[in-house]
Amino acid sequence: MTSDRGRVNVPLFGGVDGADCRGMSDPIATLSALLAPVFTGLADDGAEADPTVRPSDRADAQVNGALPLAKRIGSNPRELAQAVVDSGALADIASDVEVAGPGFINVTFSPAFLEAQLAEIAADARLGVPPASEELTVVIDYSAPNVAKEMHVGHLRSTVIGDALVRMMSFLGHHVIRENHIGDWGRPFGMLIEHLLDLGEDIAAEGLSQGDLDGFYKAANAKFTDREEFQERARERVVLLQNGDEETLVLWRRLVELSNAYFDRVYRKLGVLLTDDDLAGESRYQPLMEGAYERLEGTGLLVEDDGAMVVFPPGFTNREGDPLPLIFRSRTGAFMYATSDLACVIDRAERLDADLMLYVVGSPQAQHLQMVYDVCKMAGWLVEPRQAIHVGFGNVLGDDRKIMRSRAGKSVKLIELLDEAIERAGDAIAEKNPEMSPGDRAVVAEMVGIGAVKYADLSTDRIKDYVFDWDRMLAFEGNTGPYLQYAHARICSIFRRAGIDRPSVRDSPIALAEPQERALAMRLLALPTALDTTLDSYSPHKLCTYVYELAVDFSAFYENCPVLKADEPTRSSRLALADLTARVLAQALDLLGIEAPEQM
RNA sequence: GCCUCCGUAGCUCAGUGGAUGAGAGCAGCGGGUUUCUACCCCGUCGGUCGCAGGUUCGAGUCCUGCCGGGGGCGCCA
Repeated sequence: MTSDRGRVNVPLFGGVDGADCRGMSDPIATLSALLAPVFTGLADDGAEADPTVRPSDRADAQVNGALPLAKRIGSNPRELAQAVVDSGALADIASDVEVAGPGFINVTFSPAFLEAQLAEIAADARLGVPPASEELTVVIDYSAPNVAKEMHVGHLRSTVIGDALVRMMSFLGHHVIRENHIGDWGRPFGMLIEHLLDLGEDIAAEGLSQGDLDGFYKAANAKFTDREEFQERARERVVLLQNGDEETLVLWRRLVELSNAYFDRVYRKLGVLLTDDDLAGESRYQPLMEGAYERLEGTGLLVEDDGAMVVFPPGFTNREGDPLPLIFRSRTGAFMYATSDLACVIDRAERLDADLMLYVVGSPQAQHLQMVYDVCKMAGWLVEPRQAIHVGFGNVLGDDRKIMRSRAGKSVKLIELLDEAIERAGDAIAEKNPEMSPGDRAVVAEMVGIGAVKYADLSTDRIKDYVFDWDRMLAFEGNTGPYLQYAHARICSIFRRAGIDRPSVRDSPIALAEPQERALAMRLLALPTALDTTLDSYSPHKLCTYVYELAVDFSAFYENCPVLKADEPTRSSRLALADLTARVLAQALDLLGIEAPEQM
C-alpha cells in the first residue's frame, strides 16, 4: 500500500503480536504472547487464533479473542473463555482473572509482575524499546524549501513531522537517510541570477544573509513581469545555466549557498536534525533524468500523446473521463517533475538500496505521487518489499479557518513565527516563575516556545488541517507541549529540592501500592507499544497522545502520592518511579524533537 | 463530472471491530485541596459519532449510496 494511511508490510518494529516477543515490557504484549499458543491450541481447526488483547477500563486488560474463535469453531464463547482461564497460562502474571459478559476475559496484573517489568525497563537505557528485528534503509524526504524564497508555515509541518519520523526510525536502529529536496533548479533561476547581477553580488548577499529572501524573490519576479528586456535576459540565463556555463554556475552556487545558510539558521532555531549534508536538491537529480528517461523508454511503457511522452498508469482519469497521463517529456522536449521524481526513486532504490522511502509532502501531491509510484512499480523499480509511501499532511489554518496568513494577507515567515513563540513563552515564564534568572529564562523560553509550536503541529492527526492558536499551544493545561515539559520539570524539581542525584535511585525497588502508582506503571511500560502504533501509520500524534496520558498519570501520582514526605522504603520506591517517569517523558519528547527542560 | 481526504460535546481534538458509561482539554456550573513549582482532584452540564442502508455475535471504526466542506484532475514544481 502506498496511500496516505498506508501500512507497511516490512517489519518496522516487530509488532506487539509478533512471535519474536518484541515490545515485551508492555504487559498487554506479554499477555498477548502468552495467550496466543493457548488460543491456537483451543482452535481444533489447526489455524492460528488471535487472543485480541486490549487495554480495558474494567481491569488492566481484556481478552476478546474467545468470541470470534467460538464463532469460527462453533462452540460456546463463555466456555471457551473459561477454558483459557483454566489453562493456567495467566497464573504467573495475573492477580485476578474473570470471565465476563458474552465471553470477555478481564485480567488484572499482579503487582509483583508489574514491578519486575518496571525493574527491567529501569535497567535498560532504551527503556524497554527493543531495536528493530531487521535494520532497514529508510530514505525520508522532507522540508524541501525553495532557494531564494522564504520559509513559511507551509514548511513547518513537513520539517517537523519529517524530523520526528527520522528520530523514531533512528531510535529503532534503522539506517535513516535524510534528504532535503530543496528547490534549487529550474526556470526561475534565470531571473534570480539576473537580479543578483543587477543588484551587485555583495549587496544581494547582504540582503539574503539577513534573511530577506522574500524581498529578493519578489523584486526579481516584479521585474520579470514588468520588463521585457529583463525577461529576455532571464530566458537566456536559464539556457546558460542548463548548458553548464561556468560563470553562470558560479552565480547560481552563490545564490544556493546564501539560501542554505539561511535555511540552516531556521533549522537550528527549530531544533531539527537537518544539516548541509542532507541537501539533495533538484539540481542533484538533473544529471540523472536523461538516464532515467531512457530506461523508461526501454520498458515500452512510454507512449506519445499530443506530442508529449507519457505513461498512462491505470485507474486515473481526467475531467473528461479519459485516461490521465503522467508526462515525462513535454512537447518541447523538456523533462518534467515526474521525470525528476522518477530519477529520484531509481536513485534511492539502486544507489542507496532503500527498503523504504517516505515522502513527507503535503496532501495535494497525493495523486501525483501515487501516479509516480505506480509507474515505478509497472517499470519494476519499486518491487515489494521495497516501497514508497506518501506521508501526507493538511494545512495550518488561521483563526478564520483559512490557510494561515499574516494580517497583511501574506504568508507567515517561519522564522518570525518561531521568534514570536519564544517571546511569548518567555513572557509566560517571567509571569509564572519570576524567580528564574533572565539567563535561564532565555534558554528555557526557547525550549518551551519551540516545543509548543512543534507539539501543536505533531499532536493532531497529520492528515487533517489544524488551527494555529497561540493561547492554546502555550497553555500549561491540556494536551500541550508546555504541560508535558512541566511534568518533566516537576520531577527534576523534586530531586533538586531533596538534593538527590537522579541516577542514584535507579536501583531502588519499586513497590506498587496506590492505584495512581499502578496506573503510572502500566503507562510507563507501554512506551514500546506506543512507538509501534505510531510508526505503523507514520502518525506522530499517537506518540503525543501517549506522552500526554503519561503526564496526566504522573500528575495524579504527584497529587496523591507524596514522595519526599513518605517513609522508607516508600520514599525510595517513589523516587525511583518518578525518575523513571522523567526518563520516559524525556525520551518520548526527544523522539518528537522536543526538549525537556529541568526547570520552568 | 471523476478521484481523494475530512465530518465525533458550545470550541479544539483523541478514539486498535468489542461490553445498555463514546473520552480528553478548554469554556460553563458546584465543591474540595492549596502540599514536592505555576497545580491537581471530585461532581455536574453537555452527543440522533453528517444522513440512510448493509456486513457482523458486536460498527464512531468495515462496505455501498447520499449530504456538506477541503484538495487534485495534461505539458509549472
